[in-house]
Order: sequence, then C-alpha cells, then structure tokens
Amino acid sequence: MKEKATSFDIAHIAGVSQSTVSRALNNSPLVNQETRDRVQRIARELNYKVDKNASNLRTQKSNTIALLLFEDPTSDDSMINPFFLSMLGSITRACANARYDLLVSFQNLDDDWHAEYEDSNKADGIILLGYGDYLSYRNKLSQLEEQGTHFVRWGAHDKEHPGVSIGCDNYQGGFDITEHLVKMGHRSFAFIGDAGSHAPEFMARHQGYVDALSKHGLWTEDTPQFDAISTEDSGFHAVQELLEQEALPDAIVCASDLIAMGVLKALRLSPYSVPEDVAVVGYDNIQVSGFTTPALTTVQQNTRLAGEILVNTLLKAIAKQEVHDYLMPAELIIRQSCGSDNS
Amino acid sequence: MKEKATSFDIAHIAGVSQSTVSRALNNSPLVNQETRDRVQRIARELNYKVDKNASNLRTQKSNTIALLLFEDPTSDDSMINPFFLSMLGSITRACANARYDLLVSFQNLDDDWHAEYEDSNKADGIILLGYGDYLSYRNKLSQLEEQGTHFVRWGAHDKEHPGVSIGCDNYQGGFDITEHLVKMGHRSFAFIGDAGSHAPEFMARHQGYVDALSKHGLWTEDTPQFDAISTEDSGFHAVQELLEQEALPDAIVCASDLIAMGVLKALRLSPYSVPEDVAVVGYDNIQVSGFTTPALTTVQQNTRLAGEILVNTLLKAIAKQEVHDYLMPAELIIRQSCGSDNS
DNA sequence: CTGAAAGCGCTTACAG
DNA sequence: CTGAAAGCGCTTACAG
Repeated sequence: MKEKATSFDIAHIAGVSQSTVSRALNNSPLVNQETRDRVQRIARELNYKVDKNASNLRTQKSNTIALLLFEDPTSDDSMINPFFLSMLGSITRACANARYDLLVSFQNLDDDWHAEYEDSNKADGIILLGYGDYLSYRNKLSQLEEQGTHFVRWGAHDKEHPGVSIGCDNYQGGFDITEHLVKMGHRSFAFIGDAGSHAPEFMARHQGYVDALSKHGLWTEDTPQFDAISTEDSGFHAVQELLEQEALPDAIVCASDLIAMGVLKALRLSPYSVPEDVAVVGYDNIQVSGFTTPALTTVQQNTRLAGEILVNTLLKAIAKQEVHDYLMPAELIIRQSCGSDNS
Repeated sequence: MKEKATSFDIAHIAGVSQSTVSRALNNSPLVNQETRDRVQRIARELNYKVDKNASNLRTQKSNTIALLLFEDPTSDDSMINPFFLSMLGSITRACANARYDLLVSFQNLDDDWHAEYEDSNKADGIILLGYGDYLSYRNKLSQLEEQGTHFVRWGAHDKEHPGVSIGCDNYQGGFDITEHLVKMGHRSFAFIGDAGSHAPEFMARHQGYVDALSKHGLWTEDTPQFDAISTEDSGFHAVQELLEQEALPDAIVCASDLIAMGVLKALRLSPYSVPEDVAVVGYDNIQVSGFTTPALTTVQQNTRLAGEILVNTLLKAIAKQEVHDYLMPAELIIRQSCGSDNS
C-alpha cells in the first residue's frame, strides 16, 4: 500500500508552492491557466484526492447531509417501511444531484441523536424522516433549533412545532379517499391506525376521514377505530377483532398500505371478499399496493418530489436563505379494492 | 447561534489542560477518575461534541463506510431496484450495530468513483453494490486493490476478479428453480435476461437454467433467450416478441422479479393465463412477488444476512484481518405462478 | 499570479 | 496522572 500523496508531494513535483497546488485544485481564478493544468494533471496521475477531513476542518463545512431515519421501535425490525425506503432512494438521488454526500443513520426515538451529526461537524444539516411518536422528540427539535442546527423534517405540517417541515396533505388525503368510498355507496366504516397525537400523520388522515363522514352524515361516535401502528400484523389483528365482534363495516380505511396488506390477508382467510362484502383502502401507494388482489385503492405521496424538496430546502437553510414549510398535495389512486361505481 | 465549544473551552472551565480533556473524553485510563467525570459532565452541559474532522484528520480513520450503489443507467430512473433498496436497509442496520456511519452514494458505472471515498479519507472502506456491467469496471477494482483500498463487493463469486465478494449462489438458484419447473411437467422454456458476461449474476442464473434443462434432456440451442435488463419494461417487451412469433413456451424463466412483473403484465393482456397456459418464475423475492396474481415463484436471497456479512467482512478487512469470499445459498420460494403438482 | 505562514480542533508521543 | 508541543493536510488572508 503506497503512502497517500499530499498536496506537498504535488507541489514538489510541479515545482510550485503547496498554496498554489491548493488553489489550482480548487479552480481558483487566481492561478495561471498553465500552472493549473499542470498541477491537475499531476494530481490525476498520482491519484491524488483532497483529504476531506483536512479541508472540512479548515473550511468548517462538510458538504454532507445526514439523514436520520426514525423507526417505530415496535415495528418488525426485519423490514423498513417501504415508503421510507422509497424516500431514502429519492433523497439519495437529490443529494447526488446537489453534489452532497449523504450520511444515513437509523435512530431509535430515545437515542441521543439530536446533536450528534451537525455538532460533530460531520454534516452541514440534517433531514429527519420517520413516523413515530413525534411529541416525544419535540423538545429535542427545540434544542436543535436553539443550537442553530440546520434541519428539515418530513411529516405533519404543524405551526406549533419547531423547525421547517415538508409533508403531504394527510388531512386532504384522508378526506378524499373517504369521500370516494361514500360515493361508491359505502355507509358504515372502520378506521385502522393510531389516531392519537403520538402519530400526527395518522391523526391527520383520521381527521380527514372523520370530517368526510360527518359531511355526509355518516359519522357516529361508535364508529370503530383501532390503534394500529404501520405494520401488516397490526392490520391483521384489527380485522380479527372486527370479525370476532361480528362488526364488519362496509369499508375499512387503513392509515397505511402496510396496515392494509394485513387487513387484506385477514379477510382472505375469512368468508368475506373484497370489495364485494367489504371495501379496503390504504395510504402511501407503496409498490405492492398495485399488485394485491384486488389492487388497493390508496393515496399517493410523491416521494420523488418529496426527496427533492427536502434536500433543496435544507440546502437553502444551510445557505442562510429563508425557508418555508411545504405541503404537498395528496393524490388519490383508485384501484379495485374500494368497489366500483355500479356496486 | 452560539459558537461551538472546543476542547479548549472545556479545559478552561474544568481547570485542566486540553490534552487531559481529550483523554478524559476518550475514556483514557491515564486520567484520574474524578477528573474524567468532571470533564465529561462539563462537556455534556456545554453540549460539546468532538469535531470529527479534526479527530479523523489526526487519527487518519473515519469510522465511516461508504456504500456505492451502481445503477444500470438504462433502467427507469424513477425507481431503484427494490432488491437493492432492501440491501441498503440491511447494510444501514449492520453499520449502525457496528457503530459505523454509512455514506450512501449512487454511481454511474462511468463515474470516477473508484477512489473517491477512501482516498479522500471520508471512509475507511467501501461496499460496492449493484448489478451492471461488471467487466467494464473490472480494471477499476484492480486499481482499488492496488492502492490498498478496503472494499467488498456484492455479486458474482468469481476467482478471477479482484477483491473479496459476497454473493448468492446464482447458479444453484437458476438450476433449482428450473428443475422445479421440469418437475411440474413443463417441457419448453424461454429465458428472459441478459446472459452475457456483462451481467455475471444473470449469466450464472442462466447457466444453472441451461444445465438443469440439459440434465433432463430439454435443452436445445434454439431455446429462446432475451437480453433483458432488470426492469418491468424489458420483461414486457420480451413477451410481446414471444407472442408475435407465436412461440410461447410452457414456462418463462426470468432473471429477476422485476422482469417477471413485466412478463405477468404482458400475459395479462394476452389470451394466455398463468400458470395454466404458461408458467412464470422470477428471482430475488422482492416484496411485490408475494402479491402478484398468481403469486410469483422465485428465488430468495437473504438480504438481511447479506448486509451483515458485507459489513462484517469489510470491517475485518479494515482491521487487517484475513477475509474470504462468501457464497450464500439461494432459497427456492414456491408460489402459484409455476403451476401445481397436478398440472 | 505566487509563496510563506497561520490555523482549523483534535490526538498522542514525550517529558515530567 | 498531567501538561506543553508537534502535527494530521488542508485553505486562505497577507504580502509581494
């Protein structure tokens, strides 16, 4: 293993000072064209790469973004929610386009994550991604903000929360999909998904659902709701309960596609069929939702756009520009699981 | 935004030298228990974090691994192959367990990636992940090895290639799934997937397929094969060709699940049904494959284990321990798309 | 346009 | 057990 070349080695070979090498490599206009070309050629030949630790230390910035992916610690740890995996993909892409490196990290909500990356100068800013009990880390967000850490959060748009957030219109999504079910002729409903303040996204979807039902006079206090987290298992068990209580409604609204997968599975084992006996809808439009039988009606969040906006907003914040919350529209994806017009 | 505290600030407050602060923070046994506690308490109060750039520069290691994800540049850029996304998830997890940071980057095969990360001291080692034209970057791998860069590669096990590789037994997978089709009574076949040396994984799967057919006397030189890359579109178009030529075989073996998705889609639009008229099998066991109609028979690669082995092998290499190639067994996942025993 | 020099914030031999 | 000092490899005012 050869010793790694430094800028001094280049300087020696090129017969210039190390300062000039540094300038040439950074394409400084201060340096003679010819000198620059020579230095760059030698650097290429020696396979020289600027030491990032040294240059970052000197410039006090890292050209790196950290992505903190929160996981619901109760979810099946063998699988990441496909929706977030898809976000991860689009964020990676957006970072590459912006010539930033991306540091990815999984976090538990109770980890001491709040300052780690930017404080240690490994990253210039942080993207927070994940469902999960948002309230429980709210004070950490405040602390981040207090310290002047740059961060953007994917999630529920909420004026009371610190920092800037990019999210999808969960309320509208919940409203639209529910109203569609009403139009399809369904009259009794159940909601599967935690509707408490611990899960703001789910709560907003639920609120949209409730308001749509209310608008059509279909909402009652005893409309069943199950506090499921976003896993197949949660959905599966919720349906089992419904079946035991012999309280199967016309339509089941799931707070996520993953939950809906479990719901469909449970119904497949039951005497009831979808959508004839019961309609099922999900949320997220993960890839699988187009392939279930019947294909799942759901709400799409544009992950590609979301990744771009998250990254661009963060970069703006790092550049000390003004940034704003952004609420992306939710798009209804109608497939077969909600019944057809002539039902 | 407050100025970030340095070890000198801590030293000043604690009334000790900066060297002692550094030792205390690194839990050096050289420092008095009481002093250490005091220093650590102050550091916590000041929300102090060691500057990674400085410490990495000094120690010449980064506790960071870089993951280079190669993409087939011809594939649909709106979507990463779900199989690799799943690998990404398990690698992230494995890194977190090893207390390493993970730098993720997408690369085109023609980028000048080969040295970037480790040479610039941003990472201690590199994981290479992706299908793609392996031959085209073979000399880059040689170069990596020559420079003493630590790397492991996911992919085809091959003694002739530089560096250590972790992969799944593609040959055995291709063999097993084909033999299963033969057992199901299928007699004529087609293979969809590039079987050339540019795609070593696919080539190995194809070789297993050919050998299984040969073993049962079913292989002929004119058994159709299509040079598809791993996308739905490729599979879709290959089937269209088969239909135009009116050469639909008993069974279609796809080099990946993504290809199989396209095959199923094309057949759905045809008068033929799966598995009655034609069997279809895939490879990878991506999540969707369990939800298609009919559910897809495929070959599973254990991504979770793969991620762990990749990371652990790389860490060993970084620690100058001896490392070996590893060939993971392929597991047949039998579902409905291949027909049933009584066919 | 170029060079000599300072300094980013650490870690770690060296001396006590 | 502790401190003074060197040095990791850069970037960038400063002086010419």
